[in-house]
Amino acid sequence: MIPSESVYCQMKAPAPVTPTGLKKACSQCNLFELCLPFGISDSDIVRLDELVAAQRKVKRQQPLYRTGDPFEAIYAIRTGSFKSDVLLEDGREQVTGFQMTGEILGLDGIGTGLHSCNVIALEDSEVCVISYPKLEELARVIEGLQHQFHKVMSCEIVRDHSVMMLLGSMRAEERLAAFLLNMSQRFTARGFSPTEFHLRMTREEIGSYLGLKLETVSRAFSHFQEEGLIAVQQKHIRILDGEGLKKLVQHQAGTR
Amino acid sequence: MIPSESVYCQMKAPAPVTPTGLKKACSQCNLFELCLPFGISDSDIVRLDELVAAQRKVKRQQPLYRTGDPFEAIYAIRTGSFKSDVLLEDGREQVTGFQMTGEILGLDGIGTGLHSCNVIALEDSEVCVISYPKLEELARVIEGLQHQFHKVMSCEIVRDHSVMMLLGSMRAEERLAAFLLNMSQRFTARGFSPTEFHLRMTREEIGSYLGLKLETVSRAFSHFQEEGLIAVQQKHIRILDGEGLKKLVQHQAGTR
DNA sequence: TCACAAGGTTGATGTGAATCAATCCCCCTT
DNA sequence: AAGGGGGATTGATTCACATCAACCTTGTGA
Repeated sequence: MIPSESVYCQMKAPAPVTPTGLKKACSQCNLFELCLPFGISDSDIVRLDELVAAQRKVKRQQPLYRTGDPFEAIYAIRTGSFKSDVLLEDGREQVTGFQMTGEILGLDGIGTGLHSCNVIALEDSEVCVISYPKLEELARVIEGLQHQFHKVMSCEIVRDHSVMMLLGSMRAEERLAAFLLNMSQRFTARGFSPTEFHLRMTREEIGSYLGLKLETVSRAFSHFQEEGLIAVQQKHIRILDGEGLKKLVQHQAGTR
Repeated sequence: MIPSESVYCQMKAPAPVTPTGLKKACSQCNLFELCLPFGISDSDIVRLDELVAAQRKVKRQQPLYRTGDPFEAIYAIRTGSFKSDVLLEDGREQVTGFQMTGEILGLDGIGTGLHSCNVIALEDSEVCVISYPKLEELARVIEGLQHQFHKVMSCEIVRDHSVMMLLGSMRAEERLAAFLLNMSQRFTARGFSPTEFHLRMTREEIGSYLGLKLETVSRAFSHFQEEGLIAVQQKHIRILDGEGLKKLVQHQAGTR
């Protein structure tokens, strides 16, 4: 049984993010509890600093990488957010995920040596570039890094299974409710309000992710608002009745 | 762009499986090209034999593990096949995958230490039990094992993304066509006929995997048969026009 | 300040797949 | 060989979401 909010798997307790500035090293990074270095001992963590080959800025709407690009590194999000998607030859797009600070991008490339999806910045963003050969090397010696990396990949698999459940077995409003609860949980983990946040993606992108058309997403938002579950104003969301949303996810009031 | 058949990511050339019998060790196993030891040098491969703590038989319909079970090991399928699924509290089931010989099970457990899905044998089957702590340990020393393990996890992520595409963006007959092509490809990789095979799962399980009802699956099979694309007799499938199926996946004859 | 464009909302209508329901078929057991 | 049961097929009907279309809102740049 998976609770609705577990679409992304959480490995840590919430950690408020103090916006102290732009330290470069993992050992100084306020995101480390959400990121790859989590669980690594203090004595080892300084050795991680050599892991981050560079930081890279990606402008809104620009790709971090594209399908077919050679795989060389994975990326940890420092600031901003991204979407990943897969395209079919006839132009159909499937958004496979939205990623926030501390999350790891690029894992799709390891298997074949080529990236198998596109990753696009939803806003001006910055990532840490983690050389994959270097990561493999360090994972062999640093206690915990190997394990944490495996955890990150495993969590991605579990997350993907939850999305399959969502796409394969839930109706439109259940999907959107699960999506909102998931976003809420992830904002919370980053020290933001659980009940009030700003969505970085369009209705169309949400729809693509949830296997719905943008009109359906819009209607579901409106309906939730009528029911007093949320307050929507464009991309700004306020959750008024989180429990109500949770009930919606689980059985849609006993229907079906 | 992903071709339809890449729902499972293939890391190797087809390898005919000679049914020589039940050697226990990886170094002797005829599946190794499909499995975790792939890509590991001859000198190292004998060291893998200590990896497999035990073999375990699982009877048809019996679970290999269930949601919530503590994670201790991953499993490589020696004989038989499995399905994995996720259950919602109201009883809805989503099949997240079907697994065949050489494929790895249990990766969902690493992240949280608990398994997050059920894995059920579709027929009497046998798996190699790979102790996870042992795997981590050996991955640190054996050139290639670490990398191959990462590849396996990455391929699982890529596969999951293809399923999302399927569930989120394709119509019923496209989904079934993609499913059949994928099965065909995987049977081929195991030395079986690309055009004629026996499905181990029910229409309902196929439907759950594809986000469809069993009646819809049945109708789609019948329709493919009318169109001369396949010949179906219960679980026995013969592909008559693979190209036709591929065209179906990509644009449903230009529709939409 | 205005105008435009992109994104979002809302309504009317169409349709693909779900649902409900009635057999049918095959395999398994006795 | 007969009986039973799970799985599969097929048909009639319903319904959730897609599609088509009009309009609104907000942010942006001249």
